[in-house]
Amino acid sequence: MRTSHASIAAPSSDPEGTMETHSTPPGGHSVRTRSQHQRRKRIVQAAAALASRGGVEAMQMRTVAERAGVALGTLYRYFPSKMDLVVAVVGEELDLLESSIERRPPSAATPSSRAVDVLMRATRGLMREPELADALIRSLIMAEVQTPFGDRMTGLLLRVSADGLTIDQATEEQLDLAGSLASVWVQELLEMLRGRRTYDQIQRRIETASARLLADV
Amino acid sequence: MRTSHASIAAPSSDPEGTMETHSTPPGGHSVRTRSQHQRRKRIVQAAAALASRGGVEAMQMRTVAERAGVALGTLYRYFPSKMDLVVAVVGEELDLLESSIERRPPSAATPSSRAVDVLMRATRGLMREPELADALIRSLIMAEVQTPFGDRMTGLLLRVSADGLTIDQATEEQLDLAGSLASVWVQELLEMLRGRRTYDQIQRRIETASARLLADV
DNA sequence: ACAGAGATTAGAATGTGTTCTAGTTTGCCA
DNA sequence: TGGCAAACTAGAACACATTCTAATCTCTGT
Repeated sequence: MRTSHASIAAPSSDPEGTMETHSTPPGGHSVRTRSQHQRRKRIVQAAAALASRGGVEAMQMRTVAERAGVALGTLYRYFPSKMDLVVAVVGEELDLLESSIERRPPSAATPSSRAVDVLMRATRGLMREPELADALIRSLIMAEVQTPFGDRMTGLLLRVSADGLTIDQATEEQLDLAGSLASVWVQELLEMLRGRRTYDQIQRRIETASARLLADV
Repeated sequence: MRTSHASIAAPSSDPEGTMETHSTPPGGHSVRTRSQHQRRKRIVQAAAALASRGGVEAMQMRTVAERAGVALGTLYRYFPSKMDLVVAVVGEELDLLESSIERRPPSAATPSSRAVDVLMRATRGLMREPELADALIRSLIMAEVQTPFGDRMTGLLLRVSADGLTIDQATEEQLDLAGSLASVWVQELLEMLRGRRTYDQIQRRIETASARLLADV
């Protein structure tokens, strides 16, 4: 069977977290009991484990439910769609990157090279689990939700390149430039996962783009 | 039903058209009889028509087959997966853009603004059929194949900004820069389709990026 | 301790991409 | 003209995301 039956669709949006429905949605930003938290965590872990072996395809909802020890219905109560689950997995990855950056902030001299540092660090992190990375990035690009890889990475880039600048403080132009660099990175990563770029090529390209885009940020 | 059942998977690769299987694959680069050509065209048209109303979701393989007046099996003989069909539809769109550019080449003075011209022209073209655009771009980003929106657009940008330069003649750096600009554009387009950017924002962002990236190409 | 609300479960059902089967039609060539 | 290979067709079959159902469990307030 050469085929991929896997489906990637948009996650159930509700862009602004409005619309708190009748019942208590365990995934929502409402209070979560310890056991709910545990359950949610188990699910995400099971999902990540499956995805890192075999990508999204291996991460079948039935299988995830099974591995996490919950019923399919429960899985769907926590994550209304497969995309939502993928997004959650990505969140974890990004948390990892951010804490890595806190522990060991990029120390290069220019804004541009600090940005390169962050992006290449993220790249290496993702390369460790290529299947997972592939699944996550593809899925996220598709997602209707706030795309962590776009927005959070833009924020990170601003922070390291303009020394602590936050998204709210940045000028339009700074946002544009950091955002553009993030776009380039995402696309390059995708190309790498497709086998159409080597790590070195990515690095060169990121460096070139960063040097131009963040020259004077 | 708020859900999207639609599947977007990778198109059946065979990246270099190698592996000419036993039978004559109508999709391949082999000779095509007139009737096969007609049939293929009818299929792509039917697919595009469906996608422009309702996106990929509306473009169901059964429906496409029906509208094109072929059996489901035949559809799958021409396009081994839904992705392949989507890619074919995109090809048509890009042909359109390229011929538009031939008819009326961008006349701005600087390489950077000629590039902006091309990108914004493409943007407007895609905006005319947002559903179709959404379907196409999302799908293409996922595709394992040579991504038309990346590579062909990069080629186009080089051509207009460095006056007739082709991909083969370009230096690595030129390729990097034009490629990065194409990446930015693709991502911006996606954001627009998600409703997170206006046309004006895109234009500003493209202009900013282009000015930096293509300043001296 | 008990009632009621919400959470959970097992499993059936549905929808759509993809594959498979068996038979029919078409085009070509000896 | 007869026959064969490839193309085509209708439709069944299969896989997996998602939804639905009915029953059971768990907690919380009284």
